[in-house]
Amino acid sequence: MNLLTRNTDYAVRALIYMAGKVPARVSARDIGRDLGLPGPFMRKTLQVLQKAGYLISTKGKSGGFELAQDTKKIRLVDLVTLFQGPVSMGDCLFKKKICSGIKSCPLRREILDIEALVLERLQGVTVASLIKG
Amino acid sequence: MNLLTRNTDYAVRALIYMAGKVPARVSARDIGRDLGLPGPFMRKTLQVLQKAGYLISTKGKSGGFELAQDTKKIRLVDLVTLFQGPVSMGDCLFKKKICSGIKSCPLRREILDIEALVLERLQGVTVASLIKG
DNA sequence: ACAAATGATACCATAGTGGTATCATTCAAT
DNA sequence: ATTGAATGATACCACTATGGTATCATTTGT
Ligand code: FES
Ligand code: FES
Repeated sequence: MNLLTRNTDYAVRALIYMAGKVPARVSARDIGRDLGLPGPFMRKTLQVLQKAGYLISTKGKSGGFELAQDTKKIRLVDLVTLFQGPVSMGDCLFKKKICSGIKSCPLRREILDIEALVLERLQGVTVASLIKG
Repeated sequence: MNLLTRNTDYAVRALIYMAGKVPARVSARDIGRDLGLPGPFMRKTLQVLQKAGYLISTKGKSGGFELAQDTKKIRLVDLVTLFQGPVSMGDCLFKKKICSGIKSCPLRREILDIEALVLERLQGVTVASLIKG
């Protein structure tokens, strides 16, 4: 059972890395090297972050990525959503209609409760709070 | 993101079904039919429950499965563990050593906190409580 | 011109999940 | 004794998600 995929984890680590970097602009290759992660995959991940507005990218020689937002505004829950889709712990149970015949099932309610707990927790975490912690 | 797999869900539903059944002994085929689930897969699931001691099985004609324990003693967390392995939300992060170089990482702590929350919640749920709820 | 970087895809390998099929064994009913 | 219905134990298959690589085009500083 995974709360975070590697994608999300790499993104968080890259963002933390970039937050403490001067000058701000870094290449995917460099981040990969410094964090010990596969460069090409790092790059794909950063491109997703760029499209989502978290990073600014610059092409060409001496190009790279830099933070586009205050790390206080980047919430963990949004990163999870970006890379893994909406946080819903009953995907296979409800969306795929396993329980279609059973209305107001107690197990369903139990799972939705837990989901709410997790969500609440994730919403309180930002990249900035991770750095500080 | 899935908290429960179908395996686990099927198991819970079968156990709830069996709790209200007289006579107690039921065949996998019958459970599958009544719950609208694939019979062979149901059977495989029940065999796991049997091996784990939750069910008693009887071979031969007019054989089948019946509950071996009080439903109050069957905890959801144990079923999840049985079918999906230990509840640990950082599987890919820690077991697979993504973060080997980073000690006392704040993200790790955050995830472990959430895991503890979920675990606590799951431990309070039994098959009996699901029926009552 | 050239090298270094991103943009955008396409591709591949692996593992997990959901599900079926088979064969052996047991046991009740006839 | 024979037969049918059930489990025990595996082996097998299909599908999907994930992690990761490769390619080609485009941009840009030197
Ligand atoms: S029966 Fe599966 S969640 Fe309700
Ligand atoms: S850097 Fe990934 S959990 Fe710590």
